[in-house]
Amino acid sequence: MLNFSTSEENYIKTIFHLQNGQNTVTTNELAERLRTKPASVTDMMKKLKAKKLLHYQPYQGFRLTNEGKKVALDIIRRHRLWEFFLAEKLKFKWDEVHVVAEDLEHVSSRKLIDKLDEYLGYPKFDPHGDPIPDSLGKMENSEQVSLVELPLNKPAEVCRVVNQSEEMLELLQHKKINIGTRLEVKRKFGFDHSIEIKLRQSKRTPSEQPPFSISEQLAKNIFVNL
Amino acid sequence: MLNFSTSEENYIKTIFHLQNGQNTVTTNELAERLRTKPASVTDMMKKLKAKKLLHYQPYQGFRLTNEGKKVALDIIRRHRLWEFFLAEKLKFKWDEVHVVAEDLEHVSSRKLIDKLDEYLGYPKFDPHGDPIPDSLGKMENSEQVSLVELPLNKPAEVCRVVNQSEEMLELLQHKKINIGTRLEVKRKFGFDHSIEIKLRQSKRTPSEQPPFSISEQLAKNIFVNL
DNA sequence: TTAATTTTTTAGATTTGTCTAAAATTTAAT
DNA sequence: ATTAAATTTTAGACAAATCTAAAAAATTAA
Repeated sequence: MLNFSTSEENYIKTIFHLQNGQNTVTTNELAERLRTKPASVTDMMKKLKAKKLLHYQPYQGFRLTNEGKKVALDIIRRHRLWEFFLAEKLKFKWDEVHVVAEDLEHVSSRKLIDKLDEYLGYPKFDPHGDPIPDSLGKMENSEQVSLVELPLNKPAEVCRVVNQSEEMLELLQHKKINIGTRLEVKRKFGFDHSIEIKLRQSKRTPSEQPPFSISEQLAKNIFVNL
Repeated sequence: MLNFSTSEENYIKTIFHLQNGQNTVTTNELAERLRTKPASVTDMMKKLKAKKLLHYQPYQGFRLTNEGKKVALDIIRRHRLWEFFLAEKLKFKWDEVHVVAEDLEHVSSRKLIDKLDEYLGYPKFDPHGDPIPDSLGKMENSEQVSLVELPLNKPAEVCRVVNQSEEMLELLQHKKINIGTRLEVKRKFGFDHSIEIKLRQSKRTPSEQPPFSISEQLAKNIFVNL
């Protein structure tokens, strides 16, 4: 993984948090969160796009690429491990750890962080209760829910399918659903135990597709990240 | 204490090390050590002079002010505490700690460093055997030696006088020697147990003074920092 | 003590990250 | 469907830290 400036890292991390399930992040949102100006955000978005860390078309908002998400998770891992260290070992109060970790997270020695993780006993949650990504970017329940539990109109990304029945495979194939496909639930029908789903546009499916319904049985076995 | 950029801190720290007893540091020396260009050094020296961290007149070399030394000691404290932490707690090998500490030292939360110090049990030396300054900038024997042990022609700074006899007071007064006076030993005479000393020029004594001799008896009680 | 050499400084350019003000585009409202 | 309002981008400027090339000062040597 390449090396990024403190400023780039702050942008990446913040986009990751704002993105949280949502489709895209807007210029103003990001500017406000980073206490900077929209023009500065646009500049940085061009740079991060050039580095292939995010998808960005002028006026269309932005979204991290998979590579961008990996980088974000690595920064968040560093941040939360330091928070844990500060609270657990240095006896900082839990509300004091964040600001200090904001600085420490930018020290990006891989070996340092992995050894720190080991020293701390591979903690799973930071002092705020947020999950700490492991060295592969995986973390305890990254808000993984099945499609039937997903709130209406909340955009999410398919991350796991726990049933490999023929019916399921046919559905996935026919509707072009893969790991990473973004979608949302539009309606839930009680009378026939089905839910209505709408895929969100992507590079592969640039045209808007009509919503369709699937059975609760199948939906139960499809998991998404918020 | 004010806050300095990573770059400023690296300059300050490096000047402190190069200065080590010596009178002044030159532009080329500093440029070489920092792997930068002389022109960049000159630029930074102007900035640090404006911040009153060093004495500097064009073409005359530079020397940290007392304030500059305080800042340097604080950076060195941070560096060596992190080195100790990395070796002692994270089990880094002693030759791996330096590069990582180079980054960590610039995280300048006072509270972080004092709590880290406490957590580590107030260590006195880092893994390389270098002394760690305490929160007031004091450190274990910062190469304090008496004048009789000082190598010839090695510039040093008077830091302690352990004998308050009338003879001593008269000497100090007459020759205008104070804590902080810079001097070097030019010759040692065995036949009458005396040593020849030369004061170095300073703002207070801008003109070159001739060397003079003092007895080993007195010299034993005058301590200097290298 | 001049001349040659080395060291240091100045002048002007570059990169990164930021800003303001104005222009372009999208969204909302009548 | 226009117009008005909000959002986003562009253009141009600035500060920090760096560089190269040239000028100035100090040092060394003939």
